[in-house]
Amino acid sequence: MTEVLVQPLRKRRAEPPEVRREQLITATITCIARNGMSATTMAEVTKEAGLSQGIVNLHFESKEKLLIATLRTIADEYNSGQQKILTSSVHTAVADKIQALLDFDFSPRVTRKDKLAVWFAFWGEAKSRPTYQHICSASDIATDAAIRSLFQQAIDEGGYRGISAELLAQGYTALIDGLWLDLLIAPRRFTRKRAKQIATLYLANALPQHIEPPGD
Amino acid sequence: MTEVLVQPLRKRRAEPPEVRREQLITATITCIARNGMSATTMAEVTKEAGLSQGIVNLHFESKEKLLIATLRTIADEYNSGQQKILTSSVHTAVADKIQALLDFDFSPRVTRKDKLAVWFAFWGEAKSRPTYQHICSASDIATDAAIRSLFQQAIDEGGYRGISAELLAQGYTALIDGLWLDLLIAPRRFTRKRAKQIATLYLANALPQHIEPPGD
DNA sequence: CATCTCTGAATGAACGTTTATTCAGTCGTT
DNA sequence: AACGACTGAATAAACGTTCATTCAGAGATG
Repeated sequence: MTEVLVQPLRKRRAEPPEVRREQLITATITCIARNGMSATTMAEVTKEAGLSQGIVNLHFESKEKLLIATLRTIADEYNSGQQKILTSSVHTAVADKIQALLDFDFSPRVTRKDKLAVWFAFWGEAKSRPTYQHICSASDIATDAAIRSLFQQAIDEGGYRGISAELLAQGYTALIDGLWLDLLIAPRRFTRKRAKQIATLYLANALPQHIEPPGD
Repeated sequence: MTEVLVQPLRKRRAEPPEVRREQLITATITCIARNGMSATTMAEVTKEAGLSQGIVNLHFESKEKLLIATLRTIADEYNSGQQKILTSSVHTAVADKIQALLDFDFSPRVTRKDKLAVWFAFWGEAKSRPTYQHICSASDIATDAAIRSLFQQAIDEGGYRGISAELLAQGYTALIDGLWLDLLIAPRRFTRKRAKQIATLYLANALPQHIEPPGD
């Protein structure tokens, strides 16, 4: 019988390591978002994943390595999404790319509460954990460099005076981080739409020919 | 003899509770900055303070309450420093107050690495700890409200069109938070001077008659 | 001034709980 | 039957908290 049965499984079943790793990373994100970093235990994560206690050590060797893999996953996900926009040939016009960048940075996918919570949980620990710091910092560098070159194109096109693409890009990145923080801390006062308006205003002030000031 | 002897003490000595609390909060800040929140233990904190294990429970009842007191101390310190500037009658001109605000937000006192590390450590945990969230959020609300009214004055004075004081203030607050994050995560690439230039540029674009664009 | 008594701040060993990690055994798959 | 992914009870280390004990200093006494 060569037929392959794909059935709803109630019992444990061997899966490729890649699937298990992804499963555990997803569970880790959920736990960090729900309980915070310092209350995220192996027991919680494995229970969330519906697997047994020992499985993290089987697939990741240690808790520390699971956390690093989780951070790397989130960082890669964001960076690749951003790179996709910046290197895309669909949005050929510079203004379109900038708009697409704004849309991306405030898309539901990126601003999901659990993802934001994980970002800030790691940032909070980064000072004392060189590995976290390297991953976060590397992510920021990549982001900065790509955005800087895009803004430089806009500055050249628009003939804007007295504006440095580097300052503008670093400011944009910082503003995004700060707005994400507000979305996480004060979701009542602060909406995605409002955050996007603020970021749009920032760019409209600097690059008036490329970005229009936000409406209501 | 009414003379009070202040001598270098090698042995334990009773101190007013207030002094002990301050001592323990200072030690907590040091530990969080050095080891991160999830590696900050009672043993570490009391050792850093040069006191015995049980003393935190004597003065704060629990670890949780020590952490909350620490967060509250940092938040109050920032808010009172800011309020002092905004309500001061020394800088009567609006432009001067805005400049003083910028100076304050990037003063060595406020941007000290250990203080920033503590801010972000708590922000990282805030999502899952309502008490932290309330303190952080209350701090942000106070900040926002005060800055908004200052910016409104500037907008009225300058007759700036199409700019909302609320958006500008929320943007400023978010930008500051984001710049602090960069100062913490990437101190190599990012200096206080650079961060201040970026914030100055943000305000100069919005309130050109009040704030001049940054030089080099 | 010297001495005794009392107070409570401070100590640190001990306790029970929680934690990450291990590994002998289980069971689905081939 | 053999393999190996997976399990979960067991383990030792680490943690926050407790509390009997200690001792510096204040006030009382002579």
